[in-house]
Amino acid sequence: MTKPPTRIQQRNRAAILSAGLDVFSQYGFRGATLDQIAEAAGLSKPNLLYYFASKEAIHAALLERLLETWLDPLKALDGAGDPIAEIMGYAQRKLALSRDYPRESRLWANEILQGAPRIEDILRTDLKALVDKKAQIIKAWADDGRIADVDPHHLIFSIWALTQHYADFDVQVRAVLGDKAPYDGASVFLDALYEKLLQP
Amino acid sequence: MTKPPTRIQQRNRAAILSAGLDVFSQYGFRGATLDQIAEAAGLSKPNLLYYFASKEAIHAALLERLLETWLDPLKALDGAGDPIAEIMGYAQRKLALSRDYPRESRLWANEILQGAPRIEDILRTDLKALVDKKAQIIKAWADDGRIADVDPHHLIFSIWALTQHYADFDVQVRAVLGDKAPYDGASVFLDALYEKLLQP
DNA sequence: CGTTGTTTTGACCAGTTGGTCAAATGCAAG
DNA sequence: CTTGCATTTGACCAACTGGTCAAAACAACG
Repeated sequence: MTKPPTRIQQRNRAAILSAGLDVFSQYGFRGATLDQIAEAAGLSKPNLLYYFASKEAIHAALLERLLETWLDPLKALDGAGDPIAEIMGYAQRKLALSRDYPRESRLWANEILQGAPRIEDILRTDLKALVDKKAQIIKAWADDGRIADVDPHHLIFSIWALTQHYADFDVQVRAVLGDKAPYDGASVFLDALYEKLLQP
Repeated sequence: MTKPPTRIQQRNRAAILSAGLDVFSQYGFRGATLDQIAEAAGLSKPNLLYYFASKEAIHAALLERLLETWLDPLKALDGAGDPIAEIMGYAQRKLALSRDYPRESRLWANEILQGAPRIEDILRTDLKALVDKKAQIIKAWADDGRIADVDPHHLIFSIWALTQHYADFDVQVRAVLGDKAPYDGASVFLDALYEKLLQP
């Protein structure tokens, strides 16, 4: 039987994961170094490796944690709800995720950019299955004339693209916007966009 | 006066830039190695460095070339044209760029993800100025009631996000779509989206 | 052909990388 | 306060990193 983690273990594992998230999300797996992560976590490198077996292990732990939270908002899209409100709600939830968890968004982006070597299987199976299921719901809404007839897959892609852009391209968005805060305007824009797009 | 490049120089410099684009666009600056680039270019590492002074120099040459072509489509947005056609045309041009130059799109994405250390100045000056100028045109159209009243900056962001998504997240898009080709559906979807969004 | 400039290469280097290990330190329960 | 386990560390390693250099191979032109 596995022993319960001590307080020190909890604290240090959490510090490592947070530091790893910082570094991996900015530099990608290859570009990140254990020394960077160790420094960010306030630990020595051998001490890092006391808590995680390898660089891979830290990265894997982060990806696993990410997968859970990342797909949840889509899972919550409810076929029994009001179509337009459901889709707009999903977009807003995803936007909030970008605002509140930008590092996670960038970790995902980096992983996909590098060809998703570690999660391609999951994309092809779990993610595809989930998206296909929700796409069917959306298609049914369109067939019933409750929303406009748009390609459900590309509709979902559009929500991902539009919301993650604000996290992944944060520095560009802020450079262009100057002082203005991005997320309020983005939220308003998204609402208007999907309202008009989906009106039957 | 500088001598004209020999045929060998042209060929090898081109091979190096193409190889560098492959590697940098996938792994980012830090994650890319000269050995990788040399191998992809079919040259030895010292031979690489005969043509480019350093890793930085290859990357800088790529970024410079990218900046030109990357901002062109937006520059072509014409205040004298038909508003909705102009904006839809820009979106389509940008989508074609994603389709035809996905490596360039990913190079850009990687650079921004890593905090844009090498181009932040340009974002703050050139890019911001260009976007502000075009945003004014769009705002004028909205003020004249020729298009719906949407935030011009977020409208431009939406075009960037929606089009670049297909290049940057290519592997995810294809994993979810299965066999279906992404770009035809994307093109139709974009047209419908901006048509409906912008209708006054 | 020989000479001159261009291109390519093998050997090398110092710094960094992910990772190991034995020994030292800290700590909590009896 | 001691015993046993959890934690931390310094020293170390082999592989890889970006980069250098002198010498070799090649190309071109008279």
